[in-house]
Amino acid sequence: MPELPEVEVIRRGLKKLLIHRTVTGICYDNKPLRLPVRLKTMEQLLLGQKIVAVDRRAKYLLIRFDNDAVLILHMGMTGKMSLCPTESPKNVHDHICWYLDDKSELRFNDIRRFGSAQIASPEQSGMLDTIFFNQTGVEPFDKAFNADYLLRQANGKRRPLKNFLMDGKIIAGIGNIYANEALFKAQLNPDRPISSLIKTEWQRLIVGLRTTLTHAISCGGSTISDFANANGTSGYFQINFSVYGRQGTPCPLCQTFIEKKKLGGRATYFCPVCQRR
DNA sequence: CAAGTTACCTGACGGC
DNA sequence: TGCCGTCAGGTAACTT
Repeated sequence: MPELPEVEVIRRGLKKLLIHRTVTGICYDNKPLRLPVRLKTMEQLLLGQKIVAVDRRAKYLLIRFDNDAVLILHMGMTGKMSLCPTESPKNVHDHICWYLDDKSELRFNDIRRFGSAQIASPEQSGMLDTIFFNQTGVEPFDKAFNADYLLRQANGKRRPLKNFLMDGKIIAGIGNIYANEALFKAQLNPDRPISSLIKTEWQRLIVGLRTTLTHAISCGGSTISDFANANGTSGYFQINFSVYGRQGTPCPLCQTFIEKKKLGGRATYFCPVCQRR
């Protein structure tokens, strides 16, 4: 489900509801997630602790506590976070539950279990950039995300532009939907070998990507099957898709039919005219 | 070493 | 109706 815009929407929604809440209990159904869930450690570090911040890095949600511990959550493909009243019936794929002091529960639901829930100790939390996010690329809205950085990263490499854009070690938070949409916005061919892009094209890509992400966040993210934010409402950016999932329909700019092909194992949608190169 | 493929898991959908 | 293959918003460990 969630790429950067969806995680950011969830973050903003949860932040208001979670700040100042204290964890009173944790429940885990023991189904394996992508990474082992260390329930004991989580209980030792979080019980009785108050939430002081809700942040985001790449597609990770970071819930910070007043003892400096950090809960690091990833939604994988189908993960959802929701806040509901205690006693409300458990849903089929609710895996972890954090009980809060106002009789509400933060729940992690994930059909495919590609998500994860990790815990950083107070000692680790000051060094997350070096011990946890040392392989994570730059944030698209950070000033370090600029044409010189991209030129340097692409230097001498011939891989397709879209794969590069989705590489989390280079750029944080971009998945299949927004890679497709940003390339259309920047009018660049998904197949372009990255070493062939000149500085002005990288600048176009940066603007296209930031414009696309900003618009998506303001729409509350994209709801493909059942993405829901903290309030249980849906995003509506999907009605603004220019190319994603639109093969065979007219390009919004030139009316040429949008094409679909596979690139790096992922569905790739583009206008053969507007994105000729 | 760069880049492509596979595995992890559930569920929806289309074809037969 | 139901069985089978394919596909889906992600990531990392593989192989080539």
